[in-house]
Amino acid sequence: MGRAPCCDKANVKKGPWSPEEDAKLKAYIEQHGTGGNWIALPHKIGLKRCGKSCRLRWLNYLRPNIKHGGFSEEEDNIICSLYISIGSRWSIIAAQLPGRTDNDIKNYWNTRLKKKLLGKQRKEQQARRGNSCLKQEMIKREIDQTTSVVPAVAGIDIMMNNQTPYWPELPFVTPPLVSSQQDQSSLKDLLIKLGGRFCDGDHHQQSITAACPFDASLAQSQDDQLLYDSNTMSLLSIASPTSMNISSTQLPNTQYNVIGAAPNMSQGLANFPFEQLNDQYVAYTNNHQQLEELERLYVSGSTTGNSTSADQSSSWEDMSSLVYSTMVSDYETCQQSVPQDSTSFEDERYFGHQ
DNA sequence: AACATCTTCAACCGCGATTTC
DNA sequence: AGAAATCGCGGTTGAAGATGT
Repeated sequence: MGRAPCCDKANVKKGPWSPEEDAKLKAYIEQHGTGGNWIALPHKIGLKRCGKSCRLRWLNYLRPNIKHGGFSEEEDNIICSLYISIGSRWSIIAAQLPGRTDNDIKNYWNTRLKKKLLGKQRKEQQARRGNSCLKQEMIKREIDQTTSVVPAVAGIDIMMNNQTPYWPELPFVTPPLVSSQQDQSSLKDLLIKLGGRFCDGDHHQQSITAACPFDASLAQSQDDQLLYDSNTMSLLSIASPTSMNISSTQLPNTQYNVIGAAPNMSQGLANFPFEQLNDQYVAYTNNHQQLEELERLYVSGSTTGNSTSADQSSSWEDMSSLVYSTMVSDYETCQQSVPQDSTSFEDERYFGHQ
């Protein structure tokens, strides 16, 4: 036995709403509110509609200050970043975009943003076709050829100074494991803090405090923050005196960004040297052992997550590989662009923790 | 102009969570 | 405590419009 239907399907109108129905519903709610009972509402105002349908119509269309279409680049970035970090939690994503509804964002993602992203990836792949090296090996080789400080491949995105990154410059992450109500509310609490805490993308020196955004245990402190960096389009960090603090800094020629971490990674990262530079923390290592450890942490951390649903995991695989290729691509770009005689990586201060 | 195919998005559906009785 | 009612969410559908042939 399934659950009882919420309304009498036979006597309920379906399909597009007429202007008259809209007017009735709008007028009633504006005057009386919803009364806390959507199921009873259509009967009160003489609408032959299901209560759920009324609710949806109000929330997605009639409610004041709703925006439709015309998504800005910044909104694109936010949606994209949040999707990669938290998955298809459209209501949470919508909460970060005033005037947008979860339905709108979901539609926008499914019909445009996703394609835009996949199109980027395809171009990337074509550009790299013919290259026989495995991605990881390629990174390592490049690293081996570099005598300078090695950007911590694990979770650190690299991009050239003054080069506008195409989005998403995002962490290679797995979906958050939100299995319990507590986790969910914790995640929500964190996300709520997102609003208004975006970094100013124009700042050359900007702090991105990063930790694993999905490790709820790291987010217990009241001082924890979530940040979105509109410049790098990377996001979602937790920062508190009790959490591990990692930040980004902009070195001459190259900007290193710590952009989040895979589950269980943050604690591992805490073992790696971070140097405070003004108000920034710079993560670095030129120790191959440490580098391998970072890579191992990163790879294992980002592949051991227990996906909560099969359908979600497949889309996450897509997105993860996408982000991964972006990272590789950025790294390659960086390696090609940085002059060989550049001393920026070799600056003594970046070698302090051998 | 006519038809086929693709894209968009409003609306529906089912299900888990929460609240009420 | 447990069943029923309701809410809220995310996935899916299908009509309508846009675009291609």
